[in-house]
Amino acid sequence: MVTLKEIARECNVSPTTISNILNGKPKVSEETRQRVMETVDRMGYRPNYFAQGLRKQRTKTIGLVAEDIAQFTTPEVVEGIMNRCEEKGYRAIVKNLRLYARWSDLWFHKESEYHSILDPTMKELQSFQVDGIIYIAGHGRVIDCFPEGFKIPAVMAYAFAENPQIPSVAIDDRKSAYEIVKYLISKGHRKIGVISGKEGNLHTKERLLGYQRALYESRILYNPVLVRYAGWDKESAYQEAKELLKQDITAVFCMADRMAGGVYRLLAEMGLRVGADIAVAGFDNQDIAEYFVPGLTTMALPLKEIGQTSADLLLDRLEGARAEEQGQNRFLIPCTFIERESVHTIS
Amino acid sequence: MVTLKEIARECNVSPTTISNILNGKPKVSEETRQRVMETVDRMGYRPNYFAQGLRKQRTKTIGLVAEDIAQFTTPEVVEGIMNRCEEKGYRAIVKNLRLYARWSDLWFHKESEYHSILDPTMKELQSFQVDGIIYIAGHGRVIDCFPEGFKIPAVMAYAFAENPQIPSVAIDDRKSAYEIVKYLISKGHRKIGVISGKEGNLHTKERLLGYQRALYESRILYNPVLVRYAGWDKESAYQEAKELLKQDITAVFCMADRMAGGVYRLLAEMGLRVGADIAVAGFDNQDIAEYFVPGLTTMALPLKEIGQTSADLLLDRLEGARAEEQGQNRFLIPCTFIERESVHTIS
DNA sequence: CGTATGAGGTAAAACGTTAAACTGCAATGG
DNA sequence: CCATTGCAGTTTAACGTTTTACCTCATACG
Repeated sequence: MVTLKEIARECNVSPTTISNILNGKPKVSEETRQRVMETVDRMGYRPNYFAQGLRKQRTKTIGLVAEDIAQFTTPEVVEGIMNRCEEKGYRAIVKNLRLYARWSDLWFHKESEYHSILDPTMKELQSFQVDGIIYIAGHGRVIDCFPEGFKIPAVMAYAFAENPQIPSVAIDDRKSAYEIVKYLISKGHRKIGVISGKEGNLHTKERLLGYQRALYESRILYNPVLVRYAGWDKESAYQEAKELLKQDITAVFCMADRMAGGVYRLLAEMGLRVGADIAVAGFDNQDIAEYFVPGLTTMALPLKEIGQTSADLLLDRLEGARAEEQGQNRFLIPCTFIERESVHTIS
Repeated sequence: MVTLKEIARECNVSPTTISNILNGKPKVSEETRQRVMETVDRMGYRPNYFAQGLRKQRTKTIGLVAEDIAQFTTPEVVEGIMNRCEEKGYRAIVKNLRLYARWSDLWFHKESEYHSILDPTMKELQSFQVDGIIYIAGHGRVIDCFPEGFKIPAVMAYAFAENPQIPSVAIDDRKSAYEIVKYLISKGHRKIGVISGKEGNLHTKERLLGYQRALYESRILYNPVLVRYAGWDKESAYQEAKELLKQDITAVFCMADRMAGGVYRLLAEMGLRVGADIAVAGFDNQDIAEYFVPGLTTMALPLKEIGQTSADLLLDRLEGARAEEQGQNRFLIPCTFIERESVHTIS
C-alpha cells in the first residue's frame, strides 16, 4: 500500500501538503498541486479509510440494518440508499438481522430474543464508527429498535419508528389501497371482497381504511363479511378465499400479490376465469405479478424512493442542514398503479 | 465513545493490559482479568475498528462486489456469505455495480465502460483495506474483472473467473439440466422442446449439453429444430415458443422460470393446459415458479451454498489454511429438483 | 549466595492521516 | 523603516489500538 509519506518523499514536500491538496485545502501553489496529483496517480495512491476515520472523527459511512436482506422488498431499498450515498460521497455498510423464517413471519417470539439479535449488530456498527443508521424494516410488526435517547442519528425505512424522534419513511398504504379500490369501482365492481393482511398489522389497518373510504365515496356500505384476514401468504389466502367466495362478489382486492396467487389457484380449481368471471387486484407489484396469467393489476411499491428519501433525510441531518427540524418526520411515499389484465369491466 | 484509556484509568492498569486481556493474550492474573472484564461490560466499551485496522494490518473485513444487488439471485448469495463470515469472525461490506438495466442484460457495451464502473469500486475496497474480495456475478457473460496478477485474495461466485488463479463457485448447469430432462423422459416425454438462454452464454451451453446427454442416454436423437434461443426474458420466450410449438412436442424445457412465464401465457392463449395437454419445466426456482398455475416444476439454484462455499474458500485462504493449493479451483454446486404440477405423465 | 526463570505487568513506538500551530519569506502600507 | 499581511508551506501532536521491548518482583536451582 502506497502511503502519504511515500508520495511526500517522492515529491519533496511534507505529507501535510499532500493531504491538503487531496482535501482541497487552500494554500498550495498550482505548480506543486500539479506535481503531486501526477505522482498520486502514477503511484496509485489510495487513502486509508481506517487512518482517516481515526483522525477525523467522521467516517462518512452509514450503517444499514436490514431485518431480512432476502425479503423481496429489501434489496431495492438498499439500492436506493446506496445510490444516494454514492452521490453524496458516503458509504453504506449492510448488516442483516435474518429475522424472517418465512417471508411473512418474524421467527422470534419475545422482545428479548429480538434484542439478542439486534444489540450485537448495533454494537458492531458502533465499532465501525458509522455516522448514522438506517433501519430497513420487513413486513411484520415494528419493534422498538431505537430506544428513547438513541445517540446515533437514525432513520426508519419501510415502517414507522415508535420513538417519535426518529424520522420514518414508509409507503402510503391508505392512499394506495384507496386508489386501487376506486379503480375496481370505476370498472363497475361494487361487491368487492378483501383478502386482508394479518389483523393488527399496521399495513393491514391502513389499507383497510383506504378500502373503506373508497367504498364510502361511492356510497357502498361496508360489509365486514367481505373482509377476511389472512397471513400475507399464499396458503392462508387460499383458505380464506374459499370462505370469501361463498359470498356474492365480483372482485377481490388482495393486500399482497402472493395472496392473489392463492386466489388465482382457487379460482382455477373452481373453473372461474380471472379477469372475466371475477376480477382480482393485488398489492406490491412483486416479481410474480407480471407472470400471473392473466397479468395481475396491482400497486407497485416505491422501494427505491423509500431508500432514496431515507438516505436524503439522514445525510441532510449529518451535513447539519437542519439538525432538529422538529416539524414533520413521517414521510409517506405513494405507490404506483400498475394495470394488467386481471380486472374486467362489468355493467 | 469509551476508549481503552478510560477503562485503564478506571481499573488502575495500563491500556496494554486491557488490550492483552481482550485479545486473549497470556500473562494476566485471573483477578485482574475479572476486574477488567467487569469494567468493560459496565462501561459498554467497544473496540474502534478503525484504530484496530490501522494498527494490525488485518481488518477481518472482506469486500463483496455484486454486479446487481437487486437481481433475484444476488441477495441469497450475499446472505450465505455473510452467515459464514459472521461464524468466523469476519465482516463483509457490499458494493453494488448496478450493471443490469433489465434483469437479463448488461447495460454497457464496451469493456472500457465496464472498467470505468468496476475500477472505482475496487479502489474503494482497497481504501477499506479489505482482506479479500468476492465477486458476485449476475447472469450475463463474464468479463475480466480479476486481471492477471491481481494482488488481493479473491473468489468468483456464480460464474467462472477468466483468470485461472481465482477460485470460482458456480452452479452445476450441466448436471441440473440433465436431471430435469431425465425427469421429463421418465414421465414418458420423448419429444422435448427447449426454450434456451442466449446463444453463446455459458449457462446456456452447459444446460444444452445436459439436455443432449439425457436424450442420448435414452437413445433420442437430438433435433436442433426443437431448440430455440431466447433472451432469458418472458417476452422473447413467448415469441420463440410460438415457433417452437409449430413442431410436434409434448414437453418444453425452459432454461429460466421467467421464460416459462412466457410459455404459460402463450399456452393459455392457445387453449392448451399446462400439465395436462403439454408439460413445462423451468430452471431457477425463482419466487414466481411457486405462483404459476399450475405450479412450475423446476431446479432450485443453490444460492446460499454458493455464498457459503465462496466464503469458506476465501476465509480458509486468508487464514492460511492452504495458501496455494493449486489443485481444483472450480467448484460446481448441484441444484435441487423441485417437483410441482406442470409435468404430467404420458404413455 | 548468585543467577536463571517466569509471572505479571508497563512504557514507548507505531500504524496513516489530518488539525492546529508555527515558520520563513516577500510584498505592501503608513 | 518597521509592522502587517499573505503565501506556501512545515512541524508536531493526536486519533485508539497493538506490538515490541523492557521492568520488577518472587521463586527455584546449583
